[in-house]
Amino acid sequence: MQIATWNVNSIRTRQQIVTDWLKQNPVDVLCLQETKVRDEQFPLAPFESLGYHVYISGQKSYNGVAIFSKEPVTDIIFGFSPILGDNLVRDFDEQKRVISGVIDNIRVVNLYVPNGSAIGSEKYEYKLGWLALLKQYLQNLKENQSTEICICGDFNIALEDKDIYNSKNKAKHIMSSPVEREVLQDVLTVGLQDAFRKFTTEEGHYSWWDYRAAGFQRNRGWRIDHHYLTPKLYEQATKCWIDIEPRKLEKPSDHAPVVVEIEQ
Amino acid sequence: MQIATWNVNSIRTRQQIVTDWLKQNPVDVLCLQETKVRDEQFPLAPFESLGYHVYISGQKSYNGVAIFSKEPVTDIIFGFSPILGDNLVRDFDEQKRVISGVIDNIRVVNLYVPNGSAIGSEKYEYKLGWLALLKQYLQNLKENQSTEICICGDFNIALEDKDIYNSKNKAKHIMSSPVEREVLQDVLTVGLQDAFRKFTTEEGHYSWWDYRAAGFQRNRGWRIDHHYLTPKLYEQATKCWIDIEPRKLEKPSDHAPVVVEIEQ
DNA sequence: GTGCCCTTAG
DNA sequence: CTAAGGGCAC
Repeated sequence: MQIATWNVNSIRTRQQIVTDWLKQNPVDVLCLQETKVRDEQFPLAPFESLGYHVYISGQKSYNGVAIFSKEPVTDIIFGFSPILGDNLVRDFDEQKRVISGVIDNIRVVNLYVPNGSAIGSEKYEYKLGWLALLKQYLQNLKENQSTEICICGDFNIALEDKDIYNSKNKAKHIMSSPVEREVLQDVLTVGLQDAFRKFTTEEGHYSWWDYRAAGFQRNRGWRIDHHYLTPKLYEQATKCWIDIEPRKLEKPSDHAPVVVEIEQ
Repeated sequence: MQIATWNVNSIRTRQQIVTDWLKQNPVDVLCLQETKVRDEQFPLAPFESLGYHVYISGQKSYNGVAIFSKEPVTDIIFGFSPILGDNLVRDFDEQKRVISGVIDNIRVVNLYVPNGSAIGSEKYEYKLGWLALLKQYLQNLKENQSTEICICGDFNIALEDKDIYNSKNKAKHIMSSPVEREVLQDVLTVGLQDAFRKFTTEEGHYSWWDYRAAGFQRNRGWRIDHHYLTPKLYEQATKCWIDIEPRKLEKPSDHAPVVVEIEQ
């Protein structure tokens, strides 16, 4: 089973690139982030035509997540509040950043972690608060569900210096500050491991390159799109790779898709 | 000699369509309207590469006119004020709607007549005032210059009912109201005749179709892009036609080019 | 419907 | 640099 994650930066603008990629890479599950479209306007047909069931949680302009799956997905959960309770997280769920469901006895959790803008900003505090909620959400899932868990998506955090093209000033940069890394590491203590690092330990593998300053041409990238797996799945993982080909096309997303293969 | 007029509705967006058309239709002169770009940002190179001298008078977002010519153009005049005097028309020249120059002893006057929005509106009054100035401008040119004159461009007026797909309610519609027609007819009394109507008298020939309500597919068009010629040129005109092919392409302008051929 | 500006966001 | 939305114009 192959599960891919891809921040597409607008599914409407990227429709052709995504369908082309799925024809070449018929993954079982594709988790999308930054779909940037209201549910009524989501282009379902091109993906359903390829044999996918489509599950969406969108909003206009910003954020938005979706799951495409060859098999029907069961027990879909939209946002944090069905697990953590309306009162606590209603405000957080206004931004559509979380969708999850069960496929083949794996709970796939698709995440678009807040970017955080700049260290110390209001958006940064939102990011840290959001990650704290994520930990609670995952703990609850682990305690109350019998499935293995695969969380994936755009984490907007590079955990190690080798995940960044140039680690100068990393401590002051959003996505690589010590506090962000600690908070994400703390989330992972619920029992999750980085699938990519099971197979590849060297530096220089990236999933995101800034549109600005010709980031891709100069390979100034970051590895911020991840799959984290519970122990049994981690054992079963046979491959994990970043496909930079779609990043080379005309009008690409700034992110590349990342795929994990699991042999059950 | 062939002189074309084309409202391109943004030269940056239409660059490919215009260069493709010029390769197929290497007219001597192309008069453009609604270039919608500041002079510093005008894409000169693609047109100069095709052998054209380029003369521009643009502004951001709205209006903007240009002349492309195989031969160098002499005695370029920007706007009304060089002819009518700064005091009278400085305000009118803030909108870039007029550029003219002499090619092969013909003064070509390229016009983007104000649309007028709705009858009775402030923009409508501006349109009528602008046309009154145009008459003075043309009278002055006729009195003080020895060349023949070809005025062309987007007039935003259909002079006759047969120039409109459906003349119902024409009297209440901008671009076909009696007052607009009278004012344009009055401009033409300086001594100008409609080149297109020298050759084609029947109804159903249009140069503009609204993007809205599938105007082109239903052929709900208007003939509002014209060439008007002084008597000698009118005699020398051998052809005048509207080329609707570019209107059929992807992402077209809402206007088609119109070409007049003059045998000197 | 289409295009451009400006703003917000990344 | 890229994308979206709201506003304006046509």
